[in-house]
Formats: sequence, structure tokens, C-alpha cells
Amino acid sequence: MKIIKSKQADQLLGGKLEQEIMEVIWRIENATVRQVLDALQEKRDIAYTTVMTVMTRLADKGLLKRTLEKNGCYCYRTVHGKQKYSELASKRAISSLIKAFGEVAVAQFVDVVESSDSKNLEEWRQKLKAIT
Amino acid sequence: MKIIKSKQADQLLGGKLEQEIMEVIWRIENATVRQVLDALQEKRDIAYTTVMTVMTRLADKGLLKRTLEKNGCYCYRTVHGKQKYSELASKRAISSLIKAFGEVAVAQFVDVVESSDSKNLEEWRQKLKAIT
DNA sequence: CATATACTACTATATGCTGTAGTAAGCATA
DNA sequence: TATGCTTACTACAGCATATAGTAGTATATG
Repeated sequence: MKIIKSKQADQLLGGKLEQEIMEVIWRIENATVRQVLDALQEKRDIAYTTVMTVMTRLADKGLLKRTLEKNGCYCYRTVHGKQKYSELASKRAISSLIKAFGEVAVAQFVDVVESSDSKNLEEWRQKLKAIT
Repeated sequence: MKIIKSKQADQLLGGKLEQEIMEVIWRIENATVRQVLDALQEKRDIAYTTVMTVMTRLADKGLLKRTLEKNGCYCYRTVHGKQKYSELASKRAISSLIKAFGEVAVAQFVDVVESSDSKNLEEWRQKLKAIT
């Protein structure tokens, strides 16, 4: 019996290659497999079909949508801009973190932000202050 | 050629069974495979060797340590108490989140906390306010 | 029109993690 | 010594990801 895989569509990036590919498409707005391939080829050796496979999966997950062009090949676009995606992914991760660890997660968050030596620290503080 | 697996020791819980087993050991402080098995058996059917395998993996990951008792069997203890583990896991997750998404993650964190219907909301707010 | 080129769909393999469990060997005790 | 518990080793399934080949189809070009 053939098992049909249940379209996970979990909206989240899994591995490194998926990430790289999304970065490319966020950068160049919309892209064919070939364009993404060319971009990746600048860094390393990778097969056309590898990129194609992963882009198809990203479409299955709902992270890319694709349209069939007149020339018979697909044009892929991101469903969310990078900003929007970051928000979704962050929210997801944080929600499950809070669900799992509650107050401890809150305390650790404070800890991480406080001991951060990032130049953004001050900005973050402002954000936090804004909500009190 | 035999490939030696590189002891991941990633210190983090992966799946559900690992979680369940840790919960048992956090509860009863230190435990043999048999004791954990008995605890799990109350809920569902599971083999002795399944529990043993996972406990061994947890020890490999550095989440459990074990000592050989006089009677020839191992006694397992958690390396960190549940509180400590929660702190570590939270910190890990939050750090990598902030590394990946920076300010967006900070903003989303606040957002999630604010829209939380937890009865501890006020307390969490105070925690957040404290770092401004 | 015929051939080369390009793109897609489908299939396959490898690796790693987790859950699951069998088998064999060692040891202790009745 | 026979029985039973424990461990080590092995194995397999399911899933996610990375990787890529093959075949079919369509397009372009001489």
C-alpha cells in the first residue's frame, strides 16, 4: 500500500540549505531554480536537481509559492518577507518555549538580554520599556 | 571503514520518550531502568530494552550520569535538576533565537508575554520591566 | 524537421535522530 | 545448576534533510 505523506506544511525552515535558498530568494525577490542555483554555485558545488528538490519542498511547506511561466518553468516567490517570516518563526519558538518553561523562560530571556554585549542592547531596552 | 559516531553530547532533550523518562527521574531522584520502566508501564506498554536504550542515550548526551552498583546494575541520576535543566534549555533556545532574529525575537518575546493569558502575567511583566 | 538544451517530476540514497525492541551473554541467587 | 534480571549490541522503522540521477517533455535553433 502506498503511503501518502501528509503535507506537513509546518511553515518553518528546517535545515541549512533551505535557509540558504530562502536567503537568496528574499534577496532577489523572485527566482527560478536556475537563478538560485547560480547564486549558490558562487559559493560551492551543488546540483541543479538538489536545489530544485529543496525549492519544491519549501513550496510544500508553504514558504514559497510558485507560478508556471509561459516558458514552462516555475517562478518562485517567498510567501512572507524575511521580516514577516522572522516574526512568525520567533513567535512560534517563543510560544513553545514559554509553554514548556513558563516563568523560567521569562527569567532567562531577561538574563540573555541583560548580559548581551550587542550594540542593540540599548534599543532592546527601549522596546522593553515601551511596554511597561 | 567503521565510522565512530562523535558523541553529540548536545545536552538537550530530543523526543517525547526522552522527556517522559527525564520527568520520572527528576521525580524519584535516582532510578534504575526497572524503576523507570515500572513508572512508564502505568501509562502504557513499553519494553524494558526500549527504556534502557533511551536512558543510555540520555547518559551519552550528558543528561544522565550512571554508576554501577554492587548488584551489577546501573543507577541513573540526572545531571541537572529540572529547574537547572529548564534554565539551560531556555537560555540555549533564547540565545540562538536572538542570534538568528535579533531585535525581532526580542519584540516577539514581549509580544507573546503580553498576550499571554497566564495568571503569572503580572509577575512576568515585572521581570521584563526590571531590565529597562 | 531534427537535434540539442533546459526544466520538471519522480525516484533514490545517505545521514542523523528518535522510538522501539530482539538476542545473546553475564551474573547472582534459589 | 537452572532461572531470572541486567547489560551490550544490533536492528529497523519513520521522519527530516541534503544530495543527485533519470526520464520525460518542452523549447529553441540550425
